Amino acid sequence: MSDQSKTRGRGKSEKKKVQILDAATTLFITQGIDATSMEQLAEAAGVSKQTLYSHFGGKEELFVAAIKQRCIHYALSEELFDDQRPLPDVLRDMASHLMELLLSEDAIKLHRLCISGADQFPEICNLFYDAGPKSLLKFLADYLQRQANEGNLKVDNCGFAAQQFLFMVKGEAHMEALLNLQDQINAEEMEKYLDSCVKYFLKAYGSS
Amino acid sequence: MSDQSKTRGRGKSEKKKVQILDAATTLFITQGIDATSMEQLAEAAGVSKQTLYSHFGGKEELFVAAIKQRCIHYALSEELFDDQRPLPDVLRDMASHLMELLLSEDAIKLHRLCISGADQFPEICNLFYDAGPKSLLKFLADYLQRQANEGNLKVDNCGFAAQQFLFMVKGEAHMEALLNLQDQINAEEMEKYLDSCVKYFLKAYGSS
DNA sequence: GTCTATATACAGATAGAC
DNA sequence: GTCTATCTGTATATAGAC
Repeated sequence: MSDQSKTRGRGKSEKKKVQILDAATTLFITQGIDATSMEQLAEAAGVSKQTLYSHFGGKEELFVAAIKQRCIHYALSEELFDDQRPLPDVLRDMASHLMELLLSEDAIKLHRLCISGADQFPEICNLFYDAGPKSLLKFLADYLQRQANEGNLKVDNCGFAAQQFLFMVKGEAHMEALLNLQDQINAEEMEKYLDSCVKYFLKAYGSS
Repeated sequence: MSDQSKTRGRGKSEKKKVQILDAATTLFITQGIDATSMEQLAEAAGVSKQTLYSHFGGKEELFVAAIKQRCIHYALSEELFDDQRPLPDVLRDMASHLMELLLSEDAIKLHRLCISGADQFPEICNLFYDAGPKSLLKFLADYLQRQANEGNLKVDNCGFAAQQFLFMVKGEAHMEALLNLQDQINAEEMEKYLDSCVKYFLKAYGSS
């Protein structure tokens, strides 16, 4: 009987915890931490306020837990860096995929949230960076090194080159989205810009 | 008598307004909007809460007015783009000056604040962008065009090239600062990175 | 115009029943 | 473990005296 109640209890408890985290992730991402009240969170998760405190201790802990969970899914696949494909195609596709990810509503909100809380919640920023930019930079640097070994590129510092390419690609479009500017680059213009980035990156680092 | 009292009144009133704006700018920049209370603002400005409301109507209006004032001073001088100096020197100096500005405590806080309030206060973001990035992009694009006309560069799209150079330069260092990351690039490494940016930009767009 | 004192609302967090 | 009901602090905003 003790076992049963324990098992049932744990199961229920875990389920509520998931509900809370899901609701918290959604609300925090869309509204930010200050504009989201514990009452609203409780309602959205279908539990009482007290249950929130039982599981997470307080608002800040819940916030951190929710954003941490969200950060983990913020990444680009390593499979984009296929050594069998032509170098320009790989770079160009990667650029497109990166921009699609970065400009998505969710990614922008998450990015804004991390930057907003940089002073108060530095651990979130480190997690965000490790999951996203850092791993992508590593993938690209390794890929460029392999291409250099094959004689397709002339790179003295792959870390620098990866950085230069990625931040060049992000460019104005990402900044405009983060700042929610009125005039933002349209899709057609961006495609041209990405073409240009690949072209001149290869001109700078090409072996020929 | 009516004139005198009016004049005296206006003078005092204007002075208080300046005090309020100064205090508001400082507090909002360092603490953000939610963590700064009207009471704290009144105390810092040396006036009563009611005076805040008389002059600005409410907290949000005061916030917008304060940040607007601050944004105006956020810019890089056009004088950096001296046509008489060698192109590589100009680019390299500009990169250094830009990074010094961007990584300053004040600029980082302002940048974070604008991004945080992108949804709620879009006008601030537009002002920030116009005063800072937009004008710099224009200066650089114009400069590159002049250099191309002189035969020092081969550029098909100066806007793209300016964008590529500036965002390449900002690179990881700026992101790390915005995110308040634990491990940040040191000064020495950054100088090397900026050297690399200039070198490969010229290799990509050079006329020779 | 400016201040002191106050109204009103709502936040985060807790107590106690089941 | 979970809920309902409540405590306590503090925020924005206002009323009224000078």
